Amino acid sequence: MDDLFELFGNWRGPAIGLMDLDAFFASVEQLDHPEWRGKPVIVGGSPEERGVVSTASYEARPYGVHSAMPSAQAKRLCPHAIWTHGHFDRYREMSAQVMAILVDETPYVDQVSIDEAFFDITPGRYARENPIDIVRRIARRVSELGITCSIGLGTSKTVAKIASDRDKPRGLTIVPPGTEQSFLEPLPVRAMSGIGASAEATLKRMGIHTLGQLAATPVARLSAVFGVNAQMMRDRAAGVETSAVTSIDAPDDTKSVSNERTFARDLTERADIDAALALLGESVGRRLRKRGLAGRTVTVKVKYSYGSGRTIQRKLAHATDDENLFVPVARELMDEIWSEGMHIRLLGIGVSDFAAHPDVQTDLFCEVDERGAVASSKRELSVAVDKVRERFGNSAVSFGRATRFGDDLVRPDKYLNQNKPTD
DNA sequence: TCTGGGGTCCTAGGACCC
DNA sequence: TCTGGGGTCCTAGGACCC
Repeated sequence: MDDLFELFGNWRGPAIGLMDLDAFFASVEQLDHPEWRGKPVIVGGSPEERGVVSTASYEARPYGVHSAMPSAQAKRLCPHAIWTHGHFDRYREMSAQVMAILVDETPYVDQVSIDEAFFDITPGRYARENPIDIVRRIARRVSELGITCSIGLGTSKTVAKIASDRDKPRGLTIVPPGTEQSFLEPLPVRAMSGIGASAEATLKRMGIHTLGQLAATPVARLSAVFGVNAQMMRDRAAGVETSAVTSIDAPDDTKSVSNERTFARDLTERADIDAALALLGESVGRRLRKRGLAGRTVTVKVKYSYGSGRTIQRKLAHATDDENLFVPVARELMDEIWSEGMHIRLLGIGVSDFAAHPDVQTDLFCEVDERGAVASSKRELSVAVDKVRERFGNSAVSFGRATRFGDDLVRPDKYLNQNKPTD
């Protein structure tokens, strides 16, 4: 690693990292239960209740146990494992501590899940320090919390993400600038996020097996597989993507809140179904209110015992966060997809299509000199920032939250992030 | 003793309006 | 009398992620 430092002490181009916490849920359990350390621990649903494995500790993995595996199967493979349903508030708390470390190193942190985040440590964008020094320090600071992480570092999100997977746990994989292509070329297409089983099968039929082949395929051919994202997917495979890491301080851009449950025994009685809808709805309502969200669309999801499923949704006249209003709608929707004699394995209820109070809206705001742009989502904001930069050059860009009262935009007193000019 | 529980995004068809 | 097409909204379904 010291050789790397010598060689790449002068990092060229973007420096994007992806930090992934190792066996996160299981590691937190082992931290909180010292007697579980060194033993196979499985966080997930119980084998008797159609559960699946959420996370298996590294001690359980040699038995073949892994995430998303049916718990019954995991139980067969590793009968002596310690099981727990998990403590999600605790995981969220630990996650927040980890994210705070990242934000302390750079404001450009894009949390993608409870245990993963991209961060941009391009020299000069925020700090000027060598990126390799920074990722080493991040790994050390995370380990001081009692859990560990793996980090990938490269010049794009795609490269960083794949690199982070190379060496786990406690890995640090660096793909130096200029070596992206040789790193990506031989990898199977499935290695890139966004390509799942379905796209993989289609690509295989087209004779495309590796990222190198994907990068060499005309966009027009790829459109059949990726639709509007064909160009972007090709760029990612070629290691030339330009997708930026935005700030962790972007407002909550949650699009939906839902709750679903698979029942240990199928529901067959309408009264049980209505009771389940009420319970699921109550939790959705509580979470909506906690986050200050109100939605206009109610969705009901079912899976029948014979495997197939349906979703049905309805738009309301007004946004609501009150289960007393949206659960009755869910019951009406149930009437359309359930009739006497049907066995229901899974039931879900969701609220989406959020609307703010019409007169008070919190928006993202970005500004270059005196000229600003407003956006209602992170995605929109990054487009807006790019447009502003295109017009005015890469001068001082700041962004944060602004609140709109009717037509008046009230800008924040203090911007959350400052990107000072680097030239 | 097969397959959870959160989410995001895209597509496609029909209704409706101009 | 016959025949548009574009745009937007709504809905259902599916791929994909961790």
